[in-house]
Amino acid sequence: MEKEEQLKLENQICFPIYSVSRLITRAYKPYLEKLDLTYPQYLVLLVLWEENSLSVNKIGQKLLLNTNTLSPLIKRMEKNELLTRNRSKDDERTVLVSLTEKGLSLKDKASSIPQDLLNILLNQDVEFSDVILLKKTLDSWIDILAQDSESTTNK
Amino acid sequence: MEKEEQLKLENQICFPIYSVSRLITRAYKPYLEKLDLTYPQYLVLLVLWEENSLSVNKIGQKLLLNTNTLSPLIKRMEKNELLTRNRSKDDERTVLVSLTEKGLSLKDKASSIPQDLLNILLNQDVEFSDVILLKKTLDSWIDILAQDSESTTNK
DNA sequence: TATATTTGCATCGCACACGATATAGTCGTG
DNA sequence: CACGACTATATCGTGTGCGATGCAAATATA
Repeated sequence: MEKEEQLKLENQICFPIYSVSRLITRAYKPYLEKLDLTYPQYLVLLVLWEENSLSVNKIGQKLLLNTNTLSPLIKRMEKNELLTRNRSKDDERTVLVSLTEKGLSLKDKASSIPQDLLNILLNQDVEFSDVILLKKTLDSWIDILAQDSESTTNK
Repeated sequence: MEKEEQLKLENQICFPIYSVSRLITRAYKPYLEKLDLTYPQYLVLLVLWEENSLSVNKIGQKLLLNTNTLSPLIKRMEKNELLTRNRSKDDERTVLVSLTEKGLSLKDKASSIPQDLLNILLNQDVEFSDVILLKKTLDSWIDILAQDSESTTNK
């Protein structure tokens, strides 16, 4: 393909990913608003619902987010009484994040959200197999890109 | 799939899209820094390189961004002398955005970026056909999700 | 033509992302 | 034990995204 052609918006692979990401966050909004959550906050809860009491660092590893994003985010969630923050006794540098009753109780209310969102796509004739394939491709890209960006990140 | 299972991070489709989007922006950074551009600013230039002199509204339609995001972004670009903003004479409400010499000249310097980024993936054994397929799937999702969110947006 | 509605853009406030930097705690080595 | 290197978290500044709102110009409608 010509370089001229490659610069056209319609030929960029980066743009659809960027757009779909934002559109998905937008699609989540009405569901998450009912729980008084933002999308990144929901992601933190997803992680904690699987394993209560994780360090900020561990959460960051799972979500590929650095502490300069997570620290304020988690503090806002603490303010909303979704979780607690406690310095570890083993290592005073480590902050252990644990769910409160309230944070834990949201799990039930959120349990139907993934299916609801999936249905928006399936109702518009998207094949479930396409969703699976897409996820598989993206997961492999994460491995490549996360590894590639490790060196430049203040991890 | 059980609801319990669906709430696991590894089973979310939203998370890989969100992550890959951020990782791609991160991968662009070193290339765009050389041109003193951010990623969204680069997107605006992509649009203007195709068609100089567009209204803020038209740019927003192409990038799926609202004026509350675009207005300050475009003003920053004006400050960096990449473009000019002029009220249309036909319709005083409309602001026409046009490239400056400097903004136009960046096109050449940016021309190899898409291929450079693509190579990061291809060098890690990603098949080009997978890239094409992914783009095709995402493009169809954009149609679905953009339409779906039209009602809630302050367009 | 007067007025109500719509449209295009801008501003404000809040919540991310993230590079750069700071700080305190821990560890490794002499 | 001292001290330099490393680690975990936090803070700051800048630039998005976006809902809510404001405002002026254009358009529709009575």
